[in-house]
Amino acid sequence: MSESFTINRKEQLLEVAARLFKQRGYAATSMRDLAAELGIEAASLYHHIKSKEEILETICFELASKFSNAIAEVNDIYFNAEEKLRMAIKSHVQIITENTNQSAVFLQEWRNLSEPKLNAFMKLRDAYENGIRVILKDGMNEDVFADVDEKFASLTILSTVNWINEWYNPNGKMNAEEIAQKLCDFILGGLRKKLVTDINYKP
Amino acid sequence: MSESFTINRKEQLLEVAARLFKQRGYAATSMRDLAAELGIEAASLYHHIKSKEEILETICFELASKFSNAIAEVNDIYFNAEEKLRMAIKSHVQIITENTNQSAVFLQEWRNLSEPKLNAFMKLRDAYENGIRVILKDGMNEDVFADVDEKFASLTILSTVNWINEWYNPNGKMNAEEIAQKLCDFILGGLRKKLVTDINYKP
DNA sequence: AATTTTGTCTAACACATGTTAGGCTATGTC
DNA sequence: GACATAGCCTAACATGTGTTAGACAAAATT
Repeated sequence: MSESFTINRKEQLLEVAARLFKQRGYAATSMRDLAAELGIEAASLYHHIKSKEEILETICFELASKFSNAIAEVNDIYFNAEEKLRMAIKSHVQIITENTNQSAVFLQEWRNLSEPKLNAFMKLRDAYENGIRVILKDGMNEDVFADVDEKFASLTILSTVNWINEWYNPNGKMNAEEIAQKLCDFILGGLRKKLVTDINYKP
Repeated sequence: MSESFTINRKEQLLEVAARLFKQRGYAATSMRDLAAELGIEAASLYHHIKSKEEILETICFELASKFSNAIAEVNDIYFNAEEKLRMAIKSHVQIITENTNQSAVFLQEWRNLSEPKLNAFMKLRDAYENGIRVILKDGMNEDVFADVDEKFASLTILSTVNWINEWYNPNGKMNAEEIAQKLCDFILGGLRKKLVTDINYKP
């Protein structure tokens, strides 16, 4: 194929599959639906992929590795806990907004994986959550974060950053950067009105 | 039947269905799966229900009305915005923790509804979200809540309270009250360590 | 020019799907 | 005792499911 500007057909297949899986759900999307969307017959799909579940696996694990890389990078580059958290959130939001369909599959359809992939996937998720948890721990040691239950806090943070996938509109007025900014402010500052004497207030 | 202590079979059916829909997803749960779990044949289900989708509808709309009632009650009883928000969150957490299976269906499987029920459902969801939004608006007018984008904030709050369904364990150590308490603190206070000079600090 | 690769097709299989029709039996009601 | 109702059954149907086998044509490679 050498260098070609035509998108690899398999990638196109995965792209369309992610869109359909998001719209209709994995189980409710048939191979014939997918094929029709690509303008081919269902049997032709099997030239590119081994099985329906392989599609789901590919989508889920590709996104999982993006998340893994992102948090590893953040932990490498930054030292300050608040900065780490801000950048982790920013990366997270960026990945979601840049891969809306895949994200929906990653967040909701992974349950349809079967063993042993299911287990492997859950381990990756847990590892990621643990990455966030470590940042929180550091922040508490550094005395920049309030004393909270780390597990509870990490799950709550992840919930807010993941939920954007439910309402985010690529054509809306907020871009990834703005969303991340607002989310960080909310997570760090909370909703209640405060005097400007936060311990870390920077003018 | 007069008064009977045996659970209505239809209710039992709905209960089991909710559990299976949560575990395997609506589309991936067959009527034969459901029947087997009840110890009967698939055809026998149709003595109690009209169709598979009717089961989904019943579960979704029953929970929707619980949420609606809860927020209406909160708006009736309380006047202070912060108190309203706290109580709304508390009710919300209570409904989720008391109906874990139904909640999962309500939050994730509603997409499988078809028109016109789908539209009706989404309107109920929007109305609920709007209820939260009004509380936020009031709070900002009362100057107890920081000046935030209401839509953004309401969605973020809902995300955190809904996400508990992903990890909440009825046999875990935290009960609904404690979870609600922690969530409120997080949402109102945020993660960053603060001096005790919050404008509304109460010793 | 010969050959491999890539991408598609038709046809089909084995099985799962939601649902209907009609019959049987135990229980409760008049 | 007659009758209705509730709750289940077997049998079946029409359609949809993921997937395989094997053929054909265009494009790329040798």
